[in-house]
Amino acid sequence: MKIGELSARCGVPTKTIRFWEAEGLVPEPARTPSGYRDYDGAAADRIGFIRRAQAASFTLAQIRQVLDISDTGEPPCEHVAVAVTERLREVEARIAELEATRAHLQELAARAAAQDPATCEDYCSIISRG
Amino acid sequence: MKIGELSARCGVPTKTIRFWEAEGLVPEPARTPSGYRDYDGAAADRIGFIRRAQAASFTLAQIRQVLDISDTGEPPCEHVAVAVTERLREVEARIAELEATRAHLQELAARAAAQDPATCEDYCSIISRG
DNA sequence: GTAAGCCTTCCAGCCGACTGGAAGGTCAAG
DNA sequence: CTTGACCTTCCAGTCGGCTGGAAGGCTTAC
Repeated sequence: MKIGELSARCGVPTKTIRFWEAEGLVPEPARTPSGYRDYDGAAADRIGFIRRAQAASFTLAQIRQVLDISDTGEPPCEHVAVAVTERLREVEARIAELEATRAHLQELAARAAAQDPATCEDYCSIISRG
Repeated sequence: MKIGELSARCGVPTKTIRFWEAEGLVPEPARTPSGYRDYDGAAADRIGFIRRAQAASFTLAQIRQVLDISDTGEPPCEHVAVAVTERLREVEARIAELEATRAHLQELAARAAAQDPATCEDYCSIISRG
């Protein structure tokens, strides 16, 4: 399977597949005599794994770590379990931050609703009173 | 007031103040005969405004827009009110995404807890079945 | 006079994950 | 034989918001 077919099958641009290869996430495939990349079915599985891990908000560096461990033949699940817990904590922290931001914006929106634009002071009294 | 004093007063690095000036967020201040930036009190207000707007999750581009309008003498509040609403929608969308991610990770964590590492398949069955 | 600690400019790099484009090789159809 | 779709490599750029460093000038205290 050439890169275009793999790309179509996985829904991942060829550029991205080559990028992941350069980054060490996808192994270098066999080549046809003319130098084209020639993939087997395992490549599609691996790309699917990467996409699922990205969907779970893992960075490429974290995914590479898991793949590297799994490539040694060791079961990476324990490592993955730890990583999942870590990511969960990060995501929860980010949600908490954004909820604070949301509350802040809601307050600003309330001020804006209660405000006569003509009384605008400084740069903008909606934000200025911070 | 020289840039170091303004920096100390506002808690913003001198590098950042110069960067904001280059980006058009802070006007070019007067200069001392020796070429040092010489700020007045308004600069501190403006920097405070930028920090508060950043805290409300506005990008520098959005902040610049508001400042540009306010610099023309027009009250920017209506514009700001629109921007606040937009940002609120963006933040809520991002929270929704992250909550989906959190649910996903919680499911992965549950799988991990129920899993014998020895039965790891493919890359990692915690994620692979995703 | 000299040392410390400001200040100036400009250019480069960082993070993450691509994406665009140039310049060229290969292959199948008409 | 040519067209066009595919493939190759490599380098540069994108986004946002800084941050680091070099090379030099200014100010103040001792």
